[in-house]
Amino acid sequence: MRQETVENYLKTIYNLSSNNSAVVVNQQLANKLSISPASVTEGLRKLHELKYVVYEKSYGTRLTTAGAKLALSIVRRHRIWETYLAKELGFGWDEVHEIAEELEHIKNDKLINKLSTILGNPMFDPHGDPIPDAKGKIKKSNFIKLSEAKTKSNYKLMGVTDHSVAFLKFLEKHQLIIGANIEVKGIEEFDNTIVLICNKKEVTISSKAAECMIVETV
Amino acid sequence: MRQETVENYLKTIYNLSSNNSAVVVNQQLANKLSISPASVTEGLRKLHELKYVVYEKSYGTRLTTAGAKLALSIVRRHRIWETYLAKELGFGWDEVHEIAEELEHIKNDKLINKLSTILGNPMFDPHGDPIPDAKGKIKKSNFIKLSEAKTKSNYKLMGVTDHSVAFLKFLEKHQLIIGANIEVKGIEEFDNTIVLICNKKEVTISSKAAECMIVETV
DNA sequence: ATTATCTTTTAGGTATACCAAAATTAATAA
DNA sequence: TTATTAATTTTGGTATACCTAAAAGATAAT
Ligand SMILES: [Mn+2]
Ligand SMILES: [Mn+2]
Ligand SMILES: [Mn+2]
Ligand SMILES: [Mn+2]
Repeated sequence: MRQETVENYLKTIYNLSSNNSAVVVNQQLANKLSISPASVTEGLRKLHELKYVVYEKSYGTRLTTAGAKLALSIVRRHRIWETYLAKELGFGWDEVHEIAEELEHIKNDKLINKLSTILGNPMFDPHGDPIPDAKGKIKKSNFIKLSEAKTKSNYKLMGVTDHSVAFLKFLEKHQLIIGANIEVKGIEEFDNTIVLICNKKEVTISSKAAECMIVETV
Repeated sequence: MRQETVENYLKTIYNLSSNNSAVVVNQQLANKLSISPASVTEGLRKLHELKYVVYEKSYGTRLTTAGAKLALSIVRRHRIWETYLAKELGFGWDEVHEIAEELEHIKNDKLINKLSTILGNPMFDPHGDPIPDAKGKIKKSNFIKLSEAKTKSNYKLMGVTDHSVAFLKFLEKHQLIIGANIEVKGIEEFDNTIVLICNKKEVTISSKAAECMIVETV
């Protein structure tokens, strides 16, 4: 199996299993990897052979220790590059993901550690995702989704779970950047639309968007 | 044909044809690409289809205008990355080539131009090779090989045509870095070994090594 | 001009990474 | 529990990028 293929599978399995439970089902993978379910079955069989995953037929897949280790190193590369692109090279948080998708496959520990050092070993990437350290250790935080927030409470935007250009540009337009203070003014009972105040301006957030915004209670 | 494959062929054809004449023969390509002559034939047929090269059966291959344009852009990426790795990220000139072999395939003009700007739009990479500008224009220089140098003359080291770690470490050991002043003390008639003085120390250079050293007459 | 040698091409074949359609298995609803 | 639906796997197939060995073509030496 080509190294880049292995890496894209493992990274995707990692991302899917850290959100939801531990076991990933084929359909999710087919979606994220933009390949057919039939191809996913084949891929997982090979990754099982390589001992990167435990793949149980018609049930689901989870990473082995070796698989998780490799996955974490790719996630580290991806997030370090995103941070470097944003902080050192002047790219917007809506531009970095696409470039990092390619850069993440360049395997050179010295390079990544050098970038990390230059950045001051950051804990979070431009989207608020935690960056694993050189040993693969990740900082756990207990933030909530904005969709779980309460009326009349204050929050700080800590991350986003959708990296699409459209969403990130929308947020930026309303000054909803990482670290921004948010006051939840009201929640529409009918459709869970949230009206909040950010930088003294009122912004209406759909429930779909609120699902993708990670906040910390202030 | 995969983009990375196309790029590696074109870059290699470019490098071979800029050294020697304009036409590249299959064997050279097979060598540089580390694949069989049979595979080269197949590859060239496809590149001809794609109109990146003019491939004449059993004769040789040269780049079309489109092929040269793409080749130049890959050479630019490669050399900009090498320079960035060396100047901004602290890598040695013996380390940068290998990493740049991977980085050169990341296609993002904004990224390369940003790196170039940070570096002050350099004209030469860490090995003295000219860096094409954003339009593909390259600075021509008329340096000679050290193997063509004359006794009792003074030169300045301007580049190397071999990027192997062993050779670059050897040069560095004797302070033979880009820009170093060289005085040719003598040339052994028997085997063309060159004895030169660099930083007041005598160094003996084999004819093979001298072939790989590019110098300017001072 | 003919042979010997070296280079290139063709023929036939492998491995990877995909796919669509059919068959199977699991989950859900009646 | 039995249909119905949905997810997964199997089957058979494509395209890319390589390979080795044999055939054909070009070059050089006698
Ligand atoms: Mn990302
Ligand atoms: Mn990727
Ligand atoms: Mn190089
Ligand atoms: Mn390359």
